[in-house]
Amino acid sequence: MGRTAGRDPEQTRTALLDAAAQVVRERGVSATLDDVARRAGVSKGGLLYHFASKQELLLALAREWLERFRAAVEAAVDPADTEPGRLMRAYVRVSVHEALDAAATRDALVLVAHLSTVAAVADLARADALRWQADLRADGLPEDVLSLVLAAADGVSAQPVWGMEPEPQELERLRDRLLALTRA
Amino acid sequence: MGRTAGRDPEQTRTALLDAAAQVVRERGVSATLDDVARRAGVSKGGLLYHFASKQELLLALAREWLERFRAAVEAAVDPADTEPGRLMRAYVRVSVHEALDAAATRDALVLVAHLSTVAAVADLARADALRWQADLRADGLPEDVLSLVLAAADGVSAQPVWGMEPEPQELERLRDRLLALTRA
DNA sequence: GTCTATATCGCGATAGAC
DNA sequence: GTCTATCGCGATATAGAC
Repeated sequence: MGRTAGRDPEQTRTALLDAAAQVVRERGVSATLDDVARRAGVSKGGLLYHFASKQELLLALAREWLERFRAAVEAAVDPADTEPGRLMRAYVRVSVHEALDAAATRDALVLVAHLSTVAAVADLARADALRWQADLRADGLPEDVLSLVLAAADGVSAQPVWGMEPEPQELERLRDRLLALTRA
Repeated sequence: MGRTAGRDPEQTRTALLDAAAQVVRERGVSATLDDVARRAGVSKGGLLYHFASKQELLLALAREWLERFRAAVEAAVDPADTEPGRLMRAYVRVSVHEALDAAATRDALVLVAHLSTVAAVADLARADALRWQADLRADGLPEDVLSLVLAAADGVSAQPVWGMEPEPQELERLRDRLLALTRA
């Protein structure tokens, strides 16, 4: 395979984004490019080859997580489920699943909250939120069920941001209750 | 009044905290001491007389807002209401009220989210969240109602963090529905 | 494609005048 | 109690070798 000794560019980019996710979660967006680069096993100069500026790095990171969440929800839609609210149910399942998972994904929203500090990222997040609102509205649920269930799902994702971490069992009960509400 | 020409120290402190709240909401915690000072009509040196470091300023700011929210909820408890869930109902009312208010208070949580970027503030917020959990648990609601209503109330407060801003009418309907749930 | 310099700048914090 | 001046650090970003 030619003479490329190290990682290919794709791998490096991914490694940098993963490292950035970790570091930003720990230290916020004031985390240093040097920290990110080192954790990815790359030099600062190397990082700046792949992402021309810090803002570009943070934007790419935000995009990645927003897309990841959307993909997870789309994958969680039950193909056998043809009732109104099928997208909302997938949204609930993913939100609670992520809130449950003690590993990296649980902190997705902590990351987005940190990233939203950056104006350009906040714009991106707002556009994404609008798209969710439109998609969920097209999902066929009555308005008041939609806003209740959506608020609760978002609340579950958001609570860890300010340090509140509900018990797993509690979360599972809440999820089931939310799913039931979409079918009432 | 002696010879003190300008504001008294209390006023200056308050002006600085107000300025800091604005600036941090706009620019995140990477906002500059100089910005904060200028907006309060004080020099950077003046600021640092009142708050020995940037961290102290941010901590004071976080404390102020957490206390303000708690005081608002306590004030919103209906004295005539002696049923279980009276604290939760006040919490819901204040959360939705703040989400409705287009003025400064609406952004309280955006501010806290930004501030939570700072480790010392995150600790403070976590302690506060634990206290809320304890207080609300003592409020007499069934566990599953509590977690549903709390998640929804928190979701309403949190949604603006990532740019989602529901319609006022929608919020009022949601509030009424949440209040009803605590009485079912 | 990645690394090692290095330029440059802006910030937090201090010292001391007023 | 507040201001001015300044120090010193650490950060982003660039230039150019390898």
